Amino acid sequence: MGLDDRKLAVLRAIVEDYVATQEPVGSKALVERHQLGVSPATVRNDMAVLEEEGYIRQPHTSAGRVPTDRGYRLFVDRLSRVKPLSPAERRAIERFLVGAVDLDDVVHRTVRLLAQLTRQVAVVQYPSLARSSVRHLELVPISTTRLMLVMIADTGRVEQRLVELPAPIPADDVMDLRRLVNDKLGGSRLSETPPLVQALVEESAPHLRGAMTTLSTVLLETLVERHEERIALAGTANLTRGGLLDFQGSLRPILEALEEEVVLLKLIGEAEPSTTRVLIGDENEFDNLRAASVVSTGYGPGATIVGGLGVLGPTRMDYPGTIATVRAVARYVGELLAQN
Amino acid sequence: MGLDDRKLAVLRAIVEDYVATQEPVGSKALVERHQLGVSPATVRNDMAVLEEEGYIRQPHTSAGRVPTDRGYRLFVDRLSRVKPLSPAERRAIERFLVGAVDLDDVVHRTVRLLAQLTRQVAVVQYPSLARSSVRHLELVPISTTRLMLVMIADTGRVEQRLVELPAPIPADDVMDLRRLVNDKLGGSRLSETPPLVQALVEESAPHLRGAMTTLSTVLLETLVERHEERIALAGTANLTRGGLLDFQGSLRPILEALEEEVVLLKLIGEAEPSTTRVLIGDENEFDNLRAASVVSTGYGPGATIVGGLGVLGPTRMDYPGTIATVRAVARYVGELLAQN
DNA sequence: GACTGGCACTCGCTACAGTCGAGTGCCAGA
DNA sequence: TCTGGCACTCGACTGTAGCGAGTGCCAGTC
Repeated sequence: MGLDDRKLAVLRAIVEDYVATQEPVGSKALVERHQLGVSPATVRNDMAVLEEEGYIRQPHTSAGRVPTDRGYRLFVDRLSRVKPLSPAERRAIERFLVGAVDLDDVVHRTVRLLAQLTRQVAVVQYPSLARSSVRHLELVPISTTRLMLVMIADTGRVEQRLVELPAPIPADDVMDLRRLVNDKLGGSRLSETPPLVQALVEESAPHLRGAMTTLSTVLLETLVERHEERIALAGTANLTRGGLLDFQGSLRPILEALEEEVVLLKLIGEAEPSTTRVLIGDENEFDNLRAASVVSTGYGPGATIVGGLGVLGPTRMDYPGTIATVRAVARYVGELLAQN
Repeated sequence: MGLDDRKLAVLRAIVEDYVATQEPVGSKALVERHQLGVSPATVRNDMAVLEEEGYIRQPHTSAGRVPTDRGYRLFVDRLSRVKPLSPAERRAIERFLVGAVDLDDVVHRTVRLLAQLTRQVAVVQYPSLARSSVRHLELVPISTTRLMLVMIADTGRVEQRLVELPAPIPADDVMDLRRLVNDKLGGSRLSETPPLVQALVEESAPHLRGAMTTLSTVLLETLVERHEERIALAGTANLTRGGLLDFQGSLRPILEALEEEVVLLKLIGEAEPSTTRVLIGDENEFDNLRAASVVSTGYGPGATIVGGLGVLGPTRMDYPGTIATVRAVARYVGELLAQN
């Protein structure tokens, strides 16, 4: 039952060769390319065991072996060491990220960088509002019954919503409202605002009550409760790399999944501190993505995490390299955010 | 040389059949499916002429005919009538667009709607800042040397930039700055602001001069000059419709083009009033898109145009239907914007 | 002069048979 | 426990043949 060291070495060799060549690998080629110190026949025996255990499989009887999802999993967990980045990559990251003026800018540069370095589809979640604090709330009168609510978060995110007031409101009252919401909510985490917003309505002066009520509704509904996550995507053209071999011939399901914000958030938005999450093939809960793997991690200034980022590619991907890149980029982005 | 009515009818029939079946159409099938009133042999003669003139071609000697880009062009220009929308489509549009709370919301709903109705890739440009007026400029202090500049345009767009000041600035001065920029720039079109911004610096009091200078730089550089266009995309999964027949087997170039904001802007951002632009195949200036067609138009409240929208699909597309849908959606969006 | 029916021809598609070779599983022997 | 040898499997490739959709051309008809 147990896999001895040599069997593991064989598995590692199979994964590495298959990732490199994209072709089923046979016993003879294996001993030629790796110093396993044994003959093809021995390797064949090991392969038979590995296949029985579900780590590799044969596409057809007279072909070489291909890793299964389970095989990749074992490889990632026990057989691979994270590749250090090349100096060139390191430089690319730095060059790409300095000069970003803006949160939008940072996110866009990051996602393109990730796509370029990993040659896969990159996904970056904007800093989550739920994990941000309110830095400032601004109310700009659009008309007598309309306000533009602009929220600036400490992560640099800026969100705006139109507020339709139940009745016209004088300019002085707008100023009062602005002062009130800033006094009460400024500095607090968005996830903790609901009771504060509630209190805000109850404590506000009668003539402000109506406006404050709708304002609070907008605040709660649109900013806090849901839908407030944003996501940037890049590198979809990389899906066509490797011809039609990856993704079992159809990009359809993948492209569909990438259009669903909810799916993407699930993939990269559930990061835990200092972990890199790797989802391989059918470990994925979305059927559309059973032919793909996702490498993701969280990022944020210092030790806190404000969002997730990652890449999606074929199960046949260079895990060590990808993991290293994703981590490095996340770290750089975190440093960048910390400077603000 | 001239094409008589029957030859045009033959071309129309070929286009319609090919769009519907995606298979080269032969003379016999043609007379069976359309009431042309002549025999296959006659149709063949007409086809020979059409081929000589470059409107159709044979994929291989013993196959039926397929329209060329030039053939589609003739079809669109002279042979097709814009299909009226079905009531169901009309309803879908209305249902989709009511309830949008936000410019972001409007744009996102629109792009998804377009993708869904046309079953193609949809592109929507946010209202162009160059065609917007300043409604309000807000300056929010982030630290003593940093301001967040928030600009709200009359089209509903909200843009923000971080302004790094050369020296710390007291709160009172921020208020002065805010008043100054709003007085000077409020209501003016963004394309006309540069001289105003210039004047602003020259006229400002000495103690504000430094801050105003950097502020004006940011204003000019990032908001007016360039890069300020935003774009939303949806329906890329539709590219896989029709198997690998469309786009000559490779989605690669298309996906690459769709990642380039500049390209997309060129495609849909140069709308002229009340025109629907159709670019067919190699009429497109981007090599990557020679296998695709683009249908686009401008939209805006009333008669003015503030942005463009459109769809991209295979040259083999239902032009009449697509044109009708694009126009209808643009009109609805315009009405929606006019309400604000 | 325009249209039509007929006919020979082209050529991609499919099916089928045969060959090749990479790769396997198994077994006897070291 | 490993190794060399051997028979076997089966996909990939090649060549051949038949089919049929579709064409171009031509002589005949209205």
